[in-house]
Amino acid sequence: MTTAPLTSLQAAIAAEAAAVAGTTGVHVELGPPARPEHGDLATPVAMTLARAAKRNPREIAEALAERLRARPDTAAALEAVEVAGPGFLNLRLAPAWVTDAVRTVAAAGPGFGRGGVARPERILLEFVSTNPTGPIHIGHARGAAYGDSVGRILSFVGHAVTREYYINDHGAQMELFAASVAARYAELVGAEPHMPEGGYPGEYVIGIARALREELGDAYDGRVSPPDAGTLELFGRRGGELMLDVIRGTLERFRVSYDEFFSERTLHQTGRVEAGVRRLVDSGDAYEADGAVWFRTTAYGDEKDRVLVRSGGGTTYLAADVAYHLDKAARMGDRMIDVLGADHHGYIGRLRAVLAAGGFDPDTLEVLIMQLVGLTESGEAKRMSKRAGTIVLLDDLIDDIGVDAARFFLVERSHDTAFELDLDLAREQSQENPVYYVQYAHARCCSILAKAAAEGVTRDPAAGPPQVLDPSERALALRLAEWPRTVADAAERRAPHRVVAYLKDLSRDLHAFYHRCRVVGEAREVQAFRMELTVATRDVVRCGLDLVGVTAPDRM
RNA sequence: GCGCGCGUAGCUCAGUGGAUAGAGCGUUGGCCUCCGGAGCCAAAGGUCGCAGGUUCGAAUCCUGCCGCGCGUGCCA
Repeated sequence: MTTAPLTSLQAAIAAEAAAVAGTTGVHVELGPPARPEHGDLATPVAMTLARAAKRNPREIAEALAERLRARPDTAAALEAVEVAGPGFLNLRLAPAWVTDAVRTVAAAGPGFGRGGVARPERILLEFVSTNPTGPIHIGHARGAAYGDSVGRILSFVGHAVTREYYINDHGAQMELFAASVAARYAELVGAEPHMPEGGYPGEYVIGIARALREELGDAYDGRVSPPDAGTLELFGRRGGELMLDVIRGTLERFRVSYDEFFSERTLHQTGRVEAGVRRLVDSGDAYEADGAVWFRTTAYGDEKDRVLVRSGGGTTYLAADVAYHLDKAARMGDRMIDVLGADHHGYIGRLRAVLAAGGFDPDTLEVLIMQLVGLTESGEAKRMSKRAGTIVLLDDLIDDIGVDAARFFLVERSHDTAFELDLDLAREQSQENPVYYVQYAHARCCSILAKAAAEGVTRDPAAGPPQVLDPSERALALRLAEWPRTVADAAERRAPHRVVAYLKDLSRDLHAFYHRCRVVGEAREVQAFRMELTVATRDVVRCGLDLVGVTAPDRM
């Protein structure tokens, strides 16, 4: 990892601030001031220190300013250091510092900001994990775009991430699915269909039935009306596999990748669900009552105990999740992250109880809850029902607006905010979509560099810094310097929308720079600096877009 | 009832203790002899749900209330 330009400046200020206050380990907030006329950077560190030091913040700020002016490296980096307001320190960067910073960014290329995390972790990231009873729809799509982006960002800053999909290929929903496939199969072979109550009416079930018929030939034609147990078992298992293939195809198309697909069915088959329940019973964390086996989750802060084995004999979803999460805990490394839909948030306490009962630190489980995506069409909320087959599929959304726009849209807002996606707007706006704004910034950089190449202009590392900088150059350079902190912040908060917001800001800075400054054909120092600025911007935009799974075309 | 999340510009949303709260879309008015106008510049638009509290400083933290969403299954 390249040392980020702002990091060393920040460290120098922290050292001097500590000296002034007579303490150690001072954290320095260093960022753009609220108003541009206050300079390039500002820090409230003097005010932060004032309380503990019991001194006037302005007095501390003045002393700190003195030291920064006297210290050689900060004196060279800073053109002006001023105390303002209640004790802010406003900094103005010297052109040479700005030039060096941009050179550093450009030299690092698309890897600028990589590996910035202080303590790398091994993280098991689970997301989407829908049961294979139907295709991926808009509700899953947000979790897919979000989870994949978080994975990319965590990896980028230096964590070792394993991405996992938990296949819910067992249970009542799968049985309904198997029966639904059998009913469609019966239709295909001209037999009486037995569609179960609450079965899956979607068209795709016909496709699964057709594929099965092709695999099986006519061997099952007489066993589907009504289906026998063996038929249902096969149709559920094989139908689920075929459905999962469809899901994987959609995810791949959506540029979402996994390291592992973990089947719930195998947990049951290998007896690990039973073993998990037994383990809880043995440790006293589960007990029998009313003919059922209960998990004593109240011992871990839940409001009531939860059933693991029904009085009728079957295990619950939670029982499988006990086995699954104990398995994950054993192999996760340092941490596991579950990305779950909003309708599962009541589940968090139970999952933490699983870990605690298993002897693991429940804080190693992090549950990220996706709020819902609502759809509006023609100004009205679109009613969607999986069972009625009126759901909007991810494949359809991609056909409408493309992968780039869909992914950009879905991670543009914080994951804990419910938002409405207006389908009409999403369709009509495909030309006005913010994704084009950012992609255009990248294409524009490429265009400038193509022009430079055509004119025989190359990068010029030996050129000195320009005498003066245009405000748009300063703004763009500073924005680039902030990238490592932005991406580190996005990783820490699991917040890809911060990357998106940054890219929009960066693009705005680039476009403004473009309109005020020419690159090719300027005086040597100016042209050299602007070439670096253009290269650095191109690479950071490309990198940021890649972190949210969006392409960066050279031409549009 | 209880638990979690959310109330910020007309709309969609950023902003988890710092200065006069921001962006996009929409509205209004300017800018193409140019490395791409899928762009730029400017204007208008706010009791940050309400009321207290914590402190040098609160959209941000605490308490209460109001409103919206989700959850509160021997469903998954």
